[in-house]
Amino acid sequence: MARPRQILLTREKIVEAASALVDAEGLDALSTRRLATELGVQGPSLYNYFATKADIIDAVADAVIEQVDVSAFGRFPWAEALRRWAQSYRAVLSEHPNVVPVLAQGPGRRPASLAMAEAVYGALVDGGWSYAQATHIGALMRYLVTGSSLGSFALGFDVDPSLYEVYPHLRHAPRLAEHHEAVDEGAFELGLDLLITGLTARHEMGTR
Amino acid sequence: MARPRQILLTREKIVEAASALVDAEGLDALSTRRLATELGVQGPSLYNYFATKADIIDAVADAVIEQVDVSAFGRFPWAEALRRWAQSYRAVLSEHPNVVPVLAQGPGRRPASLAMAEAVYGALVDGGWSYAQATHIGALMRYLVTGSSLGSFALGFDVDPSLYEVYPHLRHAPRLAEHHEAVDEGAFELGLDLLITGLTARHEMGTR
DNA sequence: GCGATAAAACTTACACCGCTAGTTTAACGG
DNA sequence: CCGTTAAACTAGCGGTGTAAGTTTTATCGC
Repeated sequence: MARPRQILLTREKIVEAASALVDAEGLDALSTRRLATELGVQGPSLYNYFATKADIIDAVADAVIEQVDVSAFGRFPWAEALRRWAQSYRAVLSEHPNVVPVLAQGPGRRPASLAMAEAVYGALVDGGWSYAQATHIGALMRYLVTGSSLGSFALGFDVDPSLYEVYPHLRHAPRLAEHHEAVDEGAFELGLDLLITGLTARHEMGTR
Repeated sequence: MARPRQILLTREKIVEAASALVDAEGLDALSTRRLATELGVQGPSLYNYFATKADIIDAVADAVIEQVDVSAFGRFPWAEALRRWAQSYRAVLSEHPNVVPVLAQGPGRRPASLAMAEAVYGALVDGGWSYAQATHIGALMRYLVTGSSLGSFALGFDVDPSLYEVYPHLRHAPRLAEHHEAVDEGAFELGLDLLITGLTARHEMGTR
């Protein structure tokens, strides 16, 4: 086969298949050959649509960010909007935990990331924060959301029971996988509450 | 050569060389062959000391955590100790940004991580927090420290200037690399302040 | 309608990867 | 002194990302 009558690939199809593969089997399962097979194609054909594998992963990550709901920034005061945005942000990331490591690292140069940043900074500046402060607040939210979505706590805290003798407090650490997810969620809720409460207080005090 | 008169490798030497390599050239530069070359040895020889490459990386990560100063937990009230610990934690991670992705993901099953967790949970519980709350607070601190140490903001926010027309607020985002580091540091300081202030208030209110 | 051009798949191949297996040789314990 | 253990080796497997060149089809200007 060469130059089939019906085109087999599009960027969209590739991103879709890559997302499904990463969601189902993790980032490590995403190889160009494997992805191509999934699409009924040979490995190098992907390079007609993406320059590198990293570009494919970037596109997958951007597709995730696209799902985050930023509409609250138009409809609510900055604090409430921030809360709703963060909650949507985390909800989306939690549905694609295998993509979170990518989002936690690369700076978002892609369209969806830029659009999200624009919405956040815009709303905060409109709300009376300086650009510098808006940047800090946005970064903080990213730490909180990505950190609690990495699922690193959920990856298990299975410890050799003999260690409880030398580390007595760890005996009380949550052990079941379900509990670990609850830890990440609880920490996120606590952090979100503390941050927004604190920011609101500072905002009112005019210590800005 | 086979079974040299003088032993060439130890676990310590391997971890040391691996750390140096990762610090200098990043995680991707760490291959078993490359690391072995650096040690004047052939690739597979490493497997006499570590079962897998992942184990080597784990050891590198643990060596980083080992440097975090947890001594404040014995010497200060929980809030002040938490602040000092977080600052040391971040200072150490910032010196080894290429290792942070590893620390952000895997749960710390290794000795130094366990010891650190034990110190944190112990101090918080002694300070009057429940185990559940201590877990949340510890997780929160981890999000803050790892997030702000990833250097993802510092990786550059170089944006096509034409995009400033469609994303006007981004024009004001910091652009120089030095500024990006300052963003991460500023966000960390702000977050730490907000979290500890908020936690102290809750602690005093007895809403625990 | 036809020839040139561009495009979308292909095959082949390179350099590198983590890791296994089996081999050599030096050091150590009885 | 001899057998065992251990620390290096070499060879090689199956996999990776991707570059290069090939084939075939569709598209467009004349």
